[in-house]
Amino acid sequence: MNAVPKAPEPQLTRSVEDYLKSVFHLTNQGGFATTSDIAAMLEVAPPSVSGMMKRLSETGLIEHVPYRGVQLTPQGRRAALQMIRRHRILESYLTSKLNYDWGDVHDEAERLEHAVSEKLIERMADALGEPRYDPHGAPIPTAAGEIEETELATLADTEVGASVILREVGDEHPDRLHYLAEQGLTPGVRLTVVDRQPFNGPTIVRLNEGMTRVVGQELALLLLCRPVGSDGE
Amino acid sequence: MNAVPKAPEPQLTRSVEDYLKSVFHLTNQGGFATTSDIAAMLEVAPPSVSGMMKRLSETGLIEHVPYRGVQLTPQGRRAALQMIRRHRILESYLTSKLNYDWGDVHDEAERLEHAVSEKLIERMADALGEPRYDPHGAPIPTAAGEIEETELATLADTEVGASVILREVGDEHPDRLHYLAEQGLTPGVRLTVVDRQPFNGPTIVRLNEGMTRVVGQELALLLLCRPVGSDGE
DNA sequence: TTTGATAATTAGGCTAGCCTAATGCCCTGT
DNA sequence: ACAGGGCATTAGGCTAGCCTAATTATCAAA
Repeated sequence: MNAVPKAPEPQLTRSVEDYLKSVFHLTNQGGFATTSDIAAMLEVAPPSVSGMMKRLSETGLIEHVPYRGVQLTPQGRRAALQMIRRHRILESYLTSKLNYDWGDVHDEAERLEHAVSEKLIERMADALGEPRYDPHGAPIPTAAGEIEETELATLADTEVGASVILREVGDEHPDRLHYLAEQGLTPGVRLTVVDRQPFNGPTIVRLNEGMTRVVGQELALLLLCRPVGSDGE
Repeated sequence: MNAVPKAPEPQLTRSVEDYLKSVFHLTNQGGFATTSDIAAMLEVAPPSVSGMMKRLSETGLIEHVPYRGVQLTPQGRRAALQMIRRHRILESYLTSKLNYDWGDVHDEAERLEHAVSEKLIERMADALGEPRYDPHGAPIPTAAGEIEETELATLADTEVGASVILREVGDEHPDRLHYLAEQGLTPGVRLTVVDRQPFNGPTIVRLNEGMTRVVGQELALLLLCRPVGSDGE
């Protein structure tokens, strides 16, 4: 008689949401997320991960291959992308509307993403004009659960002489982000690689405006770039 | 050598925050909050309350008189007022800036209040111009932890013939709030009590604009009013 | 003053998540 | 082919919060 009211969608705990996000990020390049990588990312002990993986595969959110690792099921992926959308919309909203610094949004979003309703996220997205990238340049999944996948190279992998656009900063540590902003290294900026020191030494780049920056290996690995001319948005 | 770094202020759990808020609301008229009132308000079983009261008095947030009830210590009161400030600022922000209906803000704020930082609340308060009342007319505690205490009478207690200003709606149920808004019964409106039916019957009021409303006892108890002329803000 | 209703507490158990210690699996290097 | 190292898992324990059932305190009414 009655239409079946969709799937119940079981209402996840904060902890489960965090595990799913971790698995998503760790499997983004394909393959399995390992117990110890998840443990490191969430700062818990490995047995906690084993235990949670067991529960999550029982509820069908992940596929667990013992001693190999885990992958998200379609359902788990949907949940993870929803959390990532929440996180990135929140970051965008905080920077645009409440004057947050891009280094400070991550922690706030990390707590809020577990508490906001779908409705609130969509209101925020709407108020922002449905942004496609967060303040760090990361793509925001759509409400339907699609996410743009682009191949980006790190600045550390960019060859000397190449010109690139800095598209995304793959880091969330306030200190590093503050430093990068001071240096003018924010998404959208155009960079030309002038030189690189040997033995994983720093990369020397020239910005748009002609200024020069010396970027150490550690930071250069966080700066994700696209060659100039391979079309931007 | 080093200055003592203030009190550690122990970082409360969600649950503790909820208990403190309940105790605050239940002791607002003075006196003790009883175990069963707290249990009813939080929808938990009484023994859960007894257990929590024990923990809270050990951490110095409440004063527990066995078989009598509890009261907040100054520290507990501070924490409770902080939560209430968060809640009411959130409600205000959601209605003003994100187009939320006043009936829908409560549930959203109830979840967010446990996740927001002090900083975010102050940014929101600032963006709103430091509002003094939330969308239901309830006073917002200051960041310093002061709250306005005003004597308000319910509409049900207002005598026939009196003119009053509706100051606050003491309810958070979406349905009732939606209904009241439809009827034009929102904070700030001026009402004249035209008549009241006997035996706790409805109160008949005339609004500003001359329209008449019949308000049942249950709702009339939620409408908190101040006599006209006893100065408003 | 005793009694009984009502409310509060204690006793005892459960789950989710975390931990450490002990054990088990897998794979690489000899 | 197998020995070890390293990672994963199991075993067992802890805490916060919740529950129900059993017990105890309080207070008002007979």
